[in-house]
Amino acid sequence: MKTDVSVSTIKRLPIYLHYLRSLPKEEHATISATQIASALSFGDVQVRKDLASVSDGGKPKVGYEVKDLIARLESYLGVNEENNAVLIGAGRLGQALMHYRGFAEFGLEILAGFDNNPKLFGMQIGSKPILPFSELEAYIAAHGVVMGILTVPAHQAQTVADTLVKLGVRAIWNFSPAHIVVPDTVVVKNENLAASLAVLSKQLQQKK
Amino acid sequence: MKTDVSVSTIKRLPIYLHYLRSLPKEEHATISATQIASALSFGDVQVRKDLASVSDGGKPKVGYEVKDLIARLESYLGVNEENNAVLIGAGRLGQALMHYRGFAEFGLEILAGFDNNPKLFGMQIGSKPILPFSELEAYIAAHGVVMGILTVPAHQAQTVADTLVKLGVRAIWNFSPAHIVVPDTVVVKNENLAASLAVLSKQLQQKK
DNA sequence: TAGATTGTTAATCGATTAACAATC
DNA sequence: TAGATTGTTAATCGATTAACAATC
Repeated sequence: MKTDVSVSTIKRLPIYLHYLRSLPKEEHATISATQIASALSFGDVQVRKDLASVSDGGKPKVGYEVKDLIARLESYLGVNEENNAVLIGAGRLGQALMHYRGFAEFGLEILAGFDNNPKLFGMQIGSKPILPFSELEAYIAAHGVVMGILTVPAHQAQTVADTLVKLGVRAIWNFSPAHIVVPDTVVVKNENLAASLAVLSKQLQQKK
Repeated sequence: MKTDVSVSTIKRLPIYLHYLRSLPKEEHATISATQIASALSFGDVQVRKDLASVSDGGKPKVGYEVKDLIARLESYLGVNEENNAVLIGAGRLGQALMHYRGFAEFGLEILAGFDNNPKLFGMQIGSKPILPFSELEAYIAAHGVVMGILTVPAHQAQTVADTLVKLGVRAIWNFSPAHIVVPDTVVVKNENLAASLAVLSKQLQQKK
């Protein structure tokens, strides 16, 4: 169990967790780093090093106890502490994210969506309401919201981010293709789909 | 103009391109690496190094010619050669991606969506049809499709990927939370939203 | 005991940053 | 000429991989 874990490692931890959870419970009580590595196309040394950051260690010749490993990953990643989020911009991508069930697996709960299109008000997306932007402030205060998900057009991104920060949100997950600036106290993750795509196209081009 | 460009650099190139395109055309014909860096919160040396991989160079005291830089980035990233794609799994996320206009900016054209839910057949999503899975093979052959976008449930991901590879698709953009294995000749990019989220939650946790 | 597997230390690889010379 | 800016070389930083000792 280490304290300083690199971002690269943290990125892989949820992948291990997801994989371990997907294993049939009956099969085996333990698993080796080599088995995990080959299932995920990682190197086995890397898996061992990564797991060392959350686990007390495996046993030579046996490997790691699956149940224990899952518990430690869950605890390290904090997936059992609910992260309440709101989503701003309930267009198509926003609605798709509100519907997506995979987030609960990692403790994210999108409580509501906000928009300024009156046609959307009152709609329920996967049992979550879409509310007018004017109610955002009261809602955040009332529900202990710590994260904002931005699915607004690029030109609105900075303004909305500023508002979220002012209202006390501590993390912003930005799906708009705009760079946003926030204070140091707030964490931002940019999910630039168009940029990811460009990387894929380039690699495709190079393979030809 | 270099030949060996690192993946880290390639990831940033579309960001430069997007930013340069967003500049008002009247303003300035040139821009310095320092200006770009501060707008995107990058280091100025990094910007200069990145731009050196695509450009012939800027001029001391002046900077880079915006129009020229855009043209070189476009050409390097190959955004003007259309990449024809199909999307498999026209559920909510799939439909959201079919609607998204930002991809065209980087040369991706999603021609059609495929699904095995008859209720969706014949639907038009942003003027693109949803077709039955059974027509996939003929469609790919007829339209020169080089890329497949996977928005199917995790348990179907590998099977669908195998099919796409067999039908000659060269690149797969995988949005399902499953690890897929493909031959070396095919490029895969995994877009694991749940995993990205876990990183953000962890960083949030650490800031507290 | 032999063999599989873990975990650590050292070596390698790659990317970022710092320092500085070149140039308009 | 002075100053801003580029671009390159060297130094630093960080992550991955290789080698190997420890252990069940």
